[in-house]
Formats: sequence, structure tokens, C-alpha cells
Amino acid sequence: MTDGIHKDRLDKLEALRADGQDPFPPRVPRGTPVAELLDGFDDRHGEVATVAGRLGVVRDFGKLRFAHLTDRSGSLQIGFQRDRLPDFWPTRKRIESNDLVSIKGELGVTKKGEPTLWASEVTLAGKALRPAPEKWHGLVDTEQRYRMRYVDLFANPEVRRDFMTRSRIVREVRAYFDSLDYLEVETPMLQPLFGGAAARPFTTHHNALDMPLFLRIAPELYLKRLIVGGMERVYEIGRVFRNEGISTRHNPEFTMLESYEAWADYRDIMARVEGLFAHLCKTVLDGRTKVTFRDQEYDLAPPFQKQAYLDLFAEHNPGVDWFDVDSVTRRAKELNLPIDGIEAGKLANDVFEATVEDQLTGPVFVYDYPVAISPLAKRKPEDPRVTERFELFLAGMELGNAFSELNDPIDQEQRFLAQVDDKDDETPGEVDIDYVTALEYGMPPAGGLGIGIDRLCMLFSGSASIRDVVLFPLLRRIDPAAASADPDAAADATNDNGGAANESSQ
RNA sequence: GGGGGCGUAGCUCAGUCGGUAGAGCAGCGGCCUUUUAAGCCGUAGGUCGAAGGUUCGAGCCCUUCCGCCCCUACCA
Repeated sequence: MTDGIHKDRLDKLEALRADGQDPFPPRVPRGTPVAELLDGFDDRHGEVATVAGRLGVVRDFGKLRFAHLTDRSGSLQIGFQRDRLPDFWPTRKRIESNDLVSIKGELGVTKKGEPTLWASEVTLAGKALRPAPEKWHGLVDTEQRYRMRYVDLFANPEVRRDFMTRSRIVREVRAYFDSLDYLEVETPMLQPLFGGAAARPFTTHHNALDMPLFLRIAPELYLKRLIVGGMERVYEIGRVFRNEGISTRHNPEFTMLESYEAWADYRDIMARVEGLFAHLCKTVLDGRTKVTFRDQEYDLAPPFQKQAYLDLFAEHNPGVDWFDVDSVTRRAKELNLPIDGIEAGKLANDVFEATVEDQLTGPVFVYDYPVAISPLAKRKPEDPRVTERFELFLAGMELGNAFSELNDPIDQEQRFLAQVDDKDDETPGEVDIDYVTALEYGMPPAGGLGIGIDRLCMLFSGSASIRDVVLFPLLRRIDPAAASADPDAAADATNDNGGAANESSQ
């Protein structure tokens, strides 16, 4: 890891220390955010100001130097003149690009009219022992961007901007539900049983209790216990964990919004979702309703299109009966879908996903999902084969899922039992009896909603990959030993004489 | 899990048919008081992801492995 530049900077650090200068002082003058100084700059000429931030590339003219300083709010040109900086000038080469500095000076402009802080005092705030990536292209290598997000963030301003957008979205989602008198709550991430969604969980273990635990795949069942408890309107924004594949749309841990509202049904929740998008457009997009995602433009202005699940199914699978196993199986074979050991309803839904989902440009609400694939949703009185449930799709991507919550404990227990019978590794091996008991105490009719916050952020920031809206996406660990040694070759070498193995284990 | 692509200096990238490892930026030594990817002169910097193999000779061809990206599958 020690290259020439690193060593050179270490030498500069030692030289500064030898001069009695602390390269990592506990505090320096903090200064004013750059954006504040640039605001109304024309009236600020001659004003003395202090700024603090990271120094960009230094353009050196011998007795005059320019560099931009960047802080969280923006960047401002700094002008260094030898005549003004008698104390700093002899050591100017030890304070260099990428160092963190605090600079006091006089606001002015250059001949070309660029706002500039003409430095009168330069204080090193933190020596950088490594250089910034290339000034023009920034850090491009995706692997390095994810592994060293700290570099990505200061080297690529648009990355910083996207994560500011994410922060803004989360804040405005809270503001929206808060304004509707919802209560923000926190429920267990460590759960003795997992449920509330269909996904493989991560497992862990509590030592003192000597108890196996699951990392939650959804907060759903706990939030509905709160509805039983009379909290009536609750939401949670929090991490959930699913032990599934990784893709541009899937990270093993992601952030989910779930909300539950007593005395509401799925129609009310549909209106809530539209209200949420309207609010986000107003606040996050400054009133715009159009976003560009994966080279396509989408209009997020409500109302959204609405289409019945079974209608869409029939449209894309003519002659196939969703509820008839044989007909669905034939269609699944036609589509080359795996069919062995897959429960009938799930198979039918697989056909739906294969034929319909990626066609859904949206935004569109797909509503009235069959009971078999909706174990927690209330049946529709007019047609007990389906439930009062909808999902929101955009760009072929599921953004949200909502339903009138099943509050019949007997029906709920039966559906849980059916799940246990069809046991696969995405459903728990036992019924969550306590949840059924909670329902037995009485839960008011309620509408619930789940929205993937990360995908929402992808949409609003125009990010094609979920990794661009997750600060530290999960990557395989780089094993220093494995990186330099082929196990087979090392084993062979050990068998022979061990020479190569010794070398490769360094 | 399946398919495709990529990995060369700190960073961004060239590298032809298999024949001495290259450029720009950053760095270092200089010149320059109004630059904006500053410019000019000079200079240093390499485990070509790793290990094997083929060959007189491998960054390039073959095998295996490691990592990342994209598509696909599972999911949200």
C-alpha cells in the first residue's frame, strides 16, 4: 500500500512536525459554509472570511497559486499570494492538494471575475497522506467506488448529491406520515420467528439466552400488534435483511417503510401512496413530477393507473386459468419456468411475474391479488378468491405493496398452517401463535403499506443500481491470503517443497 | 445458480501479429502574480489481479483461481 506518493506525503508530514506544526490539530477556525459566502457575493467584496474544507488541485504560478476548496455546501477558489503570506510561503509545498485546511482571507474576484478568497492565514487542519483521484474523471472504477466510498464521496460530487437526495427523501417520508398523525415506532430486528414476507432470513444466535434468532425480513407482524394495542396509526422506517441474491435492485439489507392505519382499507392506502408521491415531488423535486430512470421518463403525478391483477394475467396469458393448476403448469412449461416442487399459487404468480411485471412501465397500481399468494391480506367480499391488495409498479420494478389487513384470527391461523404445510425455506416452520393471539384480542380493520425506500431513492435520483443509493453495499471481503495464492497451487507447492507457499502467504 | 464483460503506475486509460512496459493527470526538481483539466522544461514511478502452462520469448495464447460490473434466475 505504500507507493511513492504516500511516502512523499509522509516525508512532508514529518517535515511539518519538525517545524513544530501539528499536522492533525484538535481544532482550527471553522469558518463559514462556502455556499453562504457565494450567496450575494457581489456585495461581499473586501469582507474578511474564513472557510474550512478539502483543498483541490493547486495551480502554481511561483509567486501566486490558485486552488479550489470544497466543503459540504460547495466550493470556492482560494488565491495564495506570496506577498500576503510571508509565514505560509516557505512551507507552501507541504500543504498541498487534498489536505484539509482552514483559510482566512479577503473576498474578491480574479481578473476573470471568479469569486476568490485571497488567503491571509492558512492553517492545516488534517494532512492527507494519500492523493485525490484524478481531477477530471474522478474515481471511476466501480469496485473502488463501493469499497472506498469515503473517496468516492469527496471525489465525485454527484455521489454526494445522490445521497443528499436520499436523506431528503427519508426526511420527507417521515414528514408526510407525521403530518397524518402517524406515530413513528421501532420494532425488533432480532426475531425468534421470521414472517411478514416471503424471503430467506439470516440467522444468528443470542449467547446469554442460548437462543437462535432471525434478522427480520419485515416488521409487519410487530407493527400490526401495535394496531391491536390501539396505536391506530404507526410507521417504521428501518433495515430489513433478506438472504437472497444480489442485483442492481437487491441488496441483502435494505430500508423498508411500513405503515399501518386503523379504520382504513386498501383504497385509502392507495390514496396515501398517491399523496406521498405528490409530497415527494413537491419537496424533493421542487415541484417537478417527471423523473428519468434508466433512459426513460416517468410522470409521478397522481392519479396513477390502476389495473386488476387477474385482468393483466388474462391479457398476457390468453386461455390460461390462474386458479387451474394444469393450465398454469402448461403455461409455465411454455415459458421454461421451473415447476418442480413449487406450490400452485406461487407457480401461477411466477407466470404473472414472467409475463406481466417487466411490461409494467407505470406508475401503475396492480390490485386484487389472489389469496394463495397473499397470506396476510383480507379477502374481497365480492370474490373470496382474491384479496384487497395492491402493488405499485414502475419501470418493471415493484416499489410498494399494500393491503386491507387480515384481522380474522381463524382465517389467519389457517393460512399460516397452510404455509407450514407447504414448508419451503422462505416461510417459518411454525405458526406465529402469538400473532394469532393478538388478532384474537381484536384488531380494527386496517390498511397497511410497505415501500422499498432504496428503490424510491433510485427513482428520484435516477440511479440505475441500488448500490448507488446504498452508502456501503455488501461486497465480498477481499481475503489478503486468498488474493495472492491459488489454493491448489499453494497445496501443490506445499506438497513439493513449500517454497512457493511461503512466498504466497505474505 | 447460468451467460457475457472487465482487471496494466496513486487515478483515468492506450498497448497492433506473441518480440525491450506507454500516455495524460497526480508526484518530484525547475520557470512563471490572475489560473480554471493552467502552461513550459526536466525527472521518477510497474507483482500487467494471482498461480500454473504453451513458447526461444507472454500484458497479449491456454488452464485454474480471486475480485468487480452487466444480463438472467430468486426476491422488494
